[in-house]
Amino acid sequence: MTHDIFAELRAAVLAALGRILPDLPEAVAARVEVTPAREEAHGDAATNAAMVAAKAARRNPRELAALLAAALPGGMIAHAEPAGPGFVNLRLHEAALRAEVKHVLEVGTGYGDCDIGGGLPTNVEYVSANPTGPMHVGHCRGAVVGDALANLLAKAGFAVTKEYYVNDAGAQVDALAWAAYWRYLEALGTTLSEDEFAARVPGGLQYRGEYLTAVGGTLKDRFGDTLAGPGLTVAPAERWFAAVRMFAVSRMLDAIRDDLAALGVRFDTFASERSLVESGAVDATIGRLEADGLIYQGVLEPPRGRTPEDWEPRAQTLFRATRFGDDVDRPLRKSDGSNTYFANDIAYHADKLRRGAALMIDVWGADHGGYVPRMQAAVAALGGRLEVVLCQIVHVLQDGQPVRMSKRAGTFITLRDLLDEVGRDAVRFTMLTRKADAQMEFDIALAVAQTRDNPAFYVQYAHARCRSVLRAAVEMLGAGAVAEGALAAVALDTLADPAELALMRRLASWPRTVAAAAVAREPHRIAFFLYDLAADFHMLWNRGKDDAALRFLVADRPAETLARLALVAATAIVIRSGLAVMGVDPVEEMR
RNA sequence: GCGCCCUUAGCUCAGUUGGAUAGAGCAACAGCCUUCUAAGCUGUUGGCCGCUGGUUCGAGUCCAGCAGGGCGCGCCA
Repeated sequence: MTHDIFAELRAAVLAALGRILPDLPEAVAARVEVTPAREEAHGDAATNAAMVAAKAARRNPRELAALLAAALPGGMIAHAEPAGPGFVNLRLHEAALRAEVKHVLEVGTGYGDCDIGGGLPTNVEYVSANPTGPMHVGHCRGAVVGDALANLLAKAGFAVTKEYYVNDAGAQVDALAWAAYWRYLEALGTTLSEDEFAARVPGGLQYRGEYLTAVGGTLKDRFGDTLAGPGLTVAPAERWFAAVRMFAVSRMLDAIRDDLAALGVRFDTFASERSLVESGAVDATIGRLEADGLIYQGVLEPPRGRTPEDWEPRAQTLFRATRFGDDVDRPLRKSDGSNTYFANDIAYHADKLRRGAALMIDVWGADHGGYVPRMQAAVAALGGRLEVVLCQIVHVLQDGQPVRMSKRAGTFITLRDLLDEVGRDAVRFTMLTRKADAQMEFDIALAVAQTRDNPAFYVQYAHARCRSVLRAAVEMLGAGAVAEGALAAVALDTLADPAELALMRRLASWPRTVAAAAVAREPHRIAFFLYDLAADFHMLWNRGKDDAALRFLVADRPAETLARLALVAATAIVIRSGLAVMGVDPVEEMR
């Protein structure tokens, strides 16, 4: 169900324009917009129609604007006037804004839903951290952005699946197996030193963090010393490797699932890289590309301008990514014959496509930016559609000082640390107060501050104030009168104060905000909208400090009180609706 | 060296996809409030939108070049 007064106004403008210019080209009509007025003096909304159509009409934009302004009033539009270089400013009947309040109360948090997605099956993949340890703050932004984006798209009518790609094949989880095996020998009381052990690990011992000691202990409990070699040394890999790897990966996945739950992220599906590989899907996908003539044996040029020290020309299995817009063709097999990560990733995206994803959106860290063109090329070759949202690095600050994050020094912050410190809702909100592709500073002190410059607090506080008023109203008028259904029926004619009208205008722009944010794949816009909405509400609240007659609850004026309660209830609904997109729980009161 | 992203008030950031006189918060300054609608309110100051050119009725927004910051750059995921 779509309801957006700006869309309705646009339809009215197009109709009026069509009466003036009957043969208006479609392409011109498509550029006509109706946007909220930036300034009070400009009315409630403005359209660029006259400027856009001027050329096709061979008329001066101002002249056309005057004709349009004369033709427009009617319906919601009380008044229209030409302005500036050819805008037409629209003033709505106040009743139209009040009707919007009533509508919010009738449909609840479904207000703002729309159908621009048209039910398109859409797979949003995010987090996808390697299952080699607990989540750290580096994963957090992608998790929040991906989750909010998925919620946003669902609200906008896309049929969304939230997916996590488990990289449980490849070198990283092999390294995890070795690290877990070390903790296992340690639990058994091996006499090997860590360095002696590390010397026997292909590629060196990684993942030395404490978090694997428990895994080592559990392996000992489960297997005794049967996985160890004589004298508690390293046994041949075929005796232990696969079992330890599988166990460690599953433990790490459990930890990640716990972290995700603590962050309030729940996936619909977890896709396993290993099971794709083992099912033969990777070879099948490569075979399919090969049949399409997109695979060949070839030698790549060295990267332009910077030849690595050990560069030597080598024949490789290459995918013709250049046919689909990439700069160079990309390798699918390593020199030892195994597949590259890219090859597996192609098969993974083919699998998503096979499962029905008409649109795939991957949320990645910015350090994978260079990988985007080849993945899009591969998906294009498979006949699919892939978009990638990149998230820039987050720098965590404590009181303005950077918190150093170094795995080696053991001072890296886990996601859990951050959640314990700041709280889930504040973390999620704060992560959405920047555009995803802009670098972000996350100030822990600010995120927990109870002041206006903390948007998370400011918005929650607005909601709590709404609820507080409604609780007080129940005392005064009884629960029946204050129910949303009852408030939807009250007369709203007394809502006419400039601050009340401003708040109503803001509420009415929620649907178009949702639609625009969804189209742009920019969930942070929801956070900014809520901040502005909260500001409008707090302003209205503060009016009551100066003038008791402007308070929400005025005992001897029941009609005005009920109308204001309707506005307050509608405000709370829209805040809740926005917070739901962000995955933040609204609070009933501040403590 | 090449590619991608970024550069907006002293600071942190928006900017409705090319529209009107570029906006918030913080900080600064000036007032107000001493309250229970707690965790302030109102106002003022502050701008070469990194720089230079281009596209057009119109550019913070699009294009080219330059400068600075970040990320990446054949068998790591």
